[in-house]
Amino acid sequence: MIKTKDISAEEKILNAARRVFENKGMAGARMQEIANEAKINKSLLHYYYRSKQLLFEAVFKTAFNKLAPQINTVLNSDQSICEKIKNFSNNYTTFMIKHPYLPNFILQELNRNPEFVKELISTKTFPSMNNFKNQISDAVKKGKIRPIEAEQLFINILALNIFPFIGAPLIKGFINATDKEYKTILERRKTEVSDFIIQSIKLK
Amino acid sequence: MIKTKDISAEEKILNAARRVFENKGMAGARMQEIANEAKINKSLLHYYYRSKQLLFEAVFKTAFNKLAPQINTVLNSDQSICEKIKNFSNNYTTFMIKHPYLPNFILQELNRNPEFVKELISTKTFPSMNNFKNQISDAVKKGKIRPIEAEQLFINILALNIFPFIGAPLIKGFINATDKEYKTILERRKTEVSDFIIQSIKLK
DNA sequence: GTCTATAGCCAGATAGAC
DNA sequence: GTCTATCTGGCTATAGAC
Repeated sequence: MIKTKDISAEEKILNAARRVFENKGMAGARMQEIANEAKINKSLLHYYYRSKQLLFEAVFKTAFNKLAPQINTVLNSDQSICEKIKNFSNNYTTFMIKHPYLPNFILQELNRNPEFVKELISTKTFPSMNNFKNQISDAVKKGKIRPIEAEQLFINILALNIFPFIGAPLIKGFINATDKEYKTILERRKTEVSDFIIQSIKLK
Repeated sequence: MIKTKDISAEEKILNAARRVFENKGMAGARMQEIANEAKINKSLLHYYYRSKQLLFEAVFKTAFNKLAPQINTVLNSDQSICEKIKNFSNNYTTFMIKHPYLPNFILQELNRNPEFVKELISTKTFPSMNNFKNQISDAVKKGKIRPIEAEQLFINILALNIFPFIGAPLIKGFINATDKEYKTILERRKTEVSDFIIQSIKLK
């Protein structure tokens, strides 16, 4: 029998840990800061999660599992190319405006520890590129879109959607935008990104 | 009078520090590891750079000053839009294939410490968006390209060029590419990226 | 389950010989 | 300028009372 208070404590920790790890990364985060953020005693972190490493992994996997399914939809759903691009761009940007540190956190830790990807891929049923590849080459053959490699298109879709969040500080500096102005720019990207891609791949 | 050996030691440290900081970040890097990498005694790091923080800043500014001028060219040179896109994409990708950890390092640290951007901007003569904005709105008015906001186009150019390096581990996982295959994909992006952008903004 | 106190370690920084 | 030895503080983790 699990008491409600236990669940609450565990969730408080996980949420606090998420906020701190997203900001500071694994190496920069401090267990004391997570405890403060969760408003609980530091030793409870160890009681519930044993070690910083395990707490981190719990946070990381949760974060990754929010990101990956959206990408999988692009690769493996039975939507048309156009629908995929529109839906993904809209959904992803909407989601990321609410969680702007997520992409940076995930990519940061994947870069530090690239072997981690394999682990994540092996646990989940990770779809191959095959469906998407066939869909693109079919569309090219049938003259629906201009010739383009599926991999390059896939990278472009990810880049245009994800980069505005990872690169926010840099972009803000260059275009000299306030946080509020940048937010507006991001809002417009919900449709801007898919327009940009579709304009590029459609036949003239 | 500076001995050649002094210069060599300082440079050895700076290069070693760059490699370690790029991989581990400020928080994850260890002075001992930098010393090992430079094959010098740990206390010499402090002799030359006083503290980890100062050594880090030296590395960071050097890195940023390699990245920023290329972006400035997009904003402020007198090339045509098309030339800018082609040159930047080609030059940037060529450069980054040689320094693949640079973008991740810079964006990581900017996200950890966003105020740092202002400092960097104030030291350098940072061009405003004005030139680029005028160039784009002129081209739109004259019917040379389809209507698009300069800020959105600028973000798209950066995203398509920079993301493939930051997101490499993630992309490799999804498209199931080996390091060698991914390198080939990146090579093709030297021209693929500019084609993609130009196809999108040109009039039908 | 929750707290205090502390063990044990490790990293940045410095003192001081050479 | 370069080395060894060491100080100092901070961090993860645990022991143990309640």
